[in-house]
Amino acid sequence: MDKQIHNRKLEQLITNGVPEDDHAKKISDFFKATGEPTRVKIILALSQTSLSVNEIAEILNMSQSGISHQLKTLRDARIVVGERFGKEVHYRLVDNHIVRIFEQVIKHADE
Amino acid sequence: MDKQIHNRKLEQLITNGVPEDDHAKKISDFFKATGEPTRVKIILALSQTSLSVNEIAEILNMSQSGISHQLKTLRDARIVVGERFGKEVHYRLVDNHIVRIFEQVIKHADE
DNA sequence: TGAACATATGAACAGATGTGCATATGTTTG
DNA sequence: CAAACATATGCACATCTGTTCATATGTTCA
Repeated sequence: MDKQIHNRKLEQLITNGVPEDDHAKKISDFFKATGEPTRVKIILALSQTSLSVNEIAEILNMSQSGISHQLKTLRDARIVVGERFGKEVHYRLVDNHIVRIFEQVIKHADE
Repeated sequence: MDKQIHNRKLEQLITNGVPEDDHAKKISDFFKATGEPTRVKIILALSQTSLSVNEIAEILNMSQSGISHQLKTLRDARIVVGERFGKEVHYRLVDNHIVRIFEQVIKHADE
């Protein structure tokens, strides 16, 4: 038999809803995409201007392939979008939601 | 010889500052801590009320040890703090910065 | 003090993740 | 069409990470 829920705090959580797996997964998927230094640098760079893959690789001093892989992760998390112009693909942040989230986190990290 | 920086966008990034390793590391450390479903659930639960380790373990249906390890990660990222009351340690979110960040991310994830 | 309870920590292991290399796909231009 | 350039993708591998088990540390109370 399960342990009994025995206090007010747990009752409150039961009523307001224990965190659901799907919900938590969605949220952590976003954070997972931003939880890596290279991808953070990409996002910070794109917060200033849109950039092609090679430009990002040049700025961050990494291989084109490495950057392309990371951009895929960021695309999957709907953090960046790429638009093709001829041979190049210009990447930019999806919206400035992202920038606002980063601003808050930077504030938090600087305390 | 390095490739020449050859366009306006890159010049702008150079002036405004290419993303620094330390800065990116700090930011990604925060995101890394939130980028895992179990820890997200802990944070969501703590956003409603403070909880002891065993209470969290019960709610999330996980081992005490597992939760304790995750709480260490969250402590290290200064997302939660624990305060001891007798035998128990009550955990809570450090500030409501965290909740605001989560609200924004949830909005982003729900689009 | 010793038993019972709550939490923390170290070791070990399976599974996930970041990166570079080689190569494929897509696009332009001669 | 072929060559040159930009980007994407599969593979392989080293590293990192989440979880459990066993045990240590901390606290209360009889």
